[in-house]
Amino acid sequence: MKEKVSSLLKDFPKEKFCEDLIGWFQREQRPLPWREDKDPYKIWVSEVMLQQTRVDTVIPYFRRFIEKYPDMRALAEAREEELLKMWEGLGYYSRVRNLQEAVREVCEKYGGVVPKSREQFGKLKGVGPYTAGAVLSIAYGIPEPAVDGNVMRVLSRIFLIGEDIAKAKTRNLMEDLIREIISRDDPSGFNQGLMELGAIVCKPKAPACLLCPVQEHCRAFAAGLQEEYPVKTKSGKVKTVHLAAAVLTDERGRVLIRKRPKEGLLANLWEFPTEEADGLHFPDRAADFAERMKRKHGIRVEITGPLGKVEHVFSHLKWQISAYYGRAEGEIMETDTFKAVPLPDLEKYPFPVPHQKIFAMYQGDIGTEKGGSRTGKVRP
DNA sequence: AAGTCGGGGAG
DNA sequence: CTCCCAGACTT
Repeated sequence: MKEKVSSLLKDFPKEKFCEDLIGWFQREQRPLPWREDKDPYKIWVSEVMLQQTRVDTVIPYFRRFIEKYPDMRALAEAREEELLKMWEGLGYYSRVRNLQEAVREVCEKYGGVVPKSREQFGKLKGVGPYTAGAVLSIAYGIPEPAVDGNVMRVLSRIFLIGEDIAKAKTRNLMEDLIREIISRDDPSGFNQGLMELGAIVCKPKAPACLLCPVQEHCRAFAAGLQEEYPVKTKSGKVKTVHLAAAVLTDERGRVLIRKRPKEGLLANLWEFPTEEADGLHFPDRAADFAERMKRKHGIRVEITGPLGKVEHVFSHLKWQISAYYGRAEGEIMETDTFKAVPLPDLEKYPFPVPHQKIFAMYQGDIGTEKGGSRTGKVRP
C-alpha cells in the first residue's frame, strides 16, 4: 500500500502542484454562504448537507438552517419534527438526526467546541472520513485528507489511477496519496481546491482540460484518456414497489395523515395513508386499500376517485403510487402517528417529495372541480 | 463487500 | 435514459 503511493509520486512536483492548485482556487472560487467565515459549526453543517447533494441544491437550505439554528446550542434544543421540516426535500433524512445527536455530544462532552482531532471528531454520529477531513482542514487548517467523489475523479485522472473508485480500498489509497501531497501551509485551500476543480473544471463528462490550472501535472490529459477515468463499476437497476395512497377527508374537512416508522426509508416523515398494492388495479386496488384502512385504523373509507399516478425513484428502489381521493366516515381516533389535520396545517408537517406531488394533484383536481391531470405530473 | 438511505440536475 | 453528486451507516 505504501509502496503504491510512493510509486505514484515518483517524479511528481508536489510543491508546484500545490502552488498551481491553491493559486487557482484563490482566484476562481465561487462565493458560497459557508465560505463567509470559518465557524466550525457552519462548516460542519454545510459538509453534512453536501453529502451526495449538489451545491446549488444546498445553498437555500443552508441559509434557512443557519438562520434558524445560528449556533450549536440552538440546534441541540430543536424538536425533531421541526428539524425534519427544515430538511424536507433534501433527502437522506438520517443526516439531520445524526447531526443533532453529534452536536448535542459536542455541547455536553467537549464544552461546545468542535474537537480538533480526527480520532475524536470522526467518532461523532454522521461524521465519516470525508466530513472529518473537510471540517478539520477547512475550519482549523489541519492537514487531513477530505476525499469525496470529486477528489477521487480528479486524482484518478492526474495520477492515472485505474482502481475502481466504488471500492473502499481505493478511497484509502487516495487518502494516503493526499497525506503525502497536501499543502502544509494551506490544507483548506488544497482540499477545497481539489473539490472545486472537480466541480467546475474536471467534471465527470467533457472535462474542461484547456482551462485546467494543473493540466501540466495531469497524466490522463497527457495520454488523452481523461474521459476514460475514473473507473467505476455501475450499479444494478432498482426494483419497483407498487403502492396505493389516498388523500382522505373526514366530515369536518380535515385531512388524514400518518407518520412513517422511526427507522428505515423516510423515517419519521408524514404521508397520506399508503398501502402496498401489488398486482391489483382500480377499482379492486381501491377496495383493498379501504379494507386495510379499516383493519389498521378502524376507519370506514370510501374512495371517491383516482387522482393520478406518481413515480418516484430512490437510490435503491422505485415507487409507483396510484393516488386516490376519498372520504373517511365516523369518528377518527387520533394518535401520535395518525392525525386528522385542517388543510392549512398540512404545511407544518414534513412530507417526502412523492407525497407532496400527490397533494399537488389533489389541490389541482379539487380546485378545478373537473379533474384534470391524470398523468402524475404537477400542473403549473 | 454489499445494502440502505433522497432527490435532482446534466448530458 | 444514465450518471452522479463536498457519503455514512449497517450487516
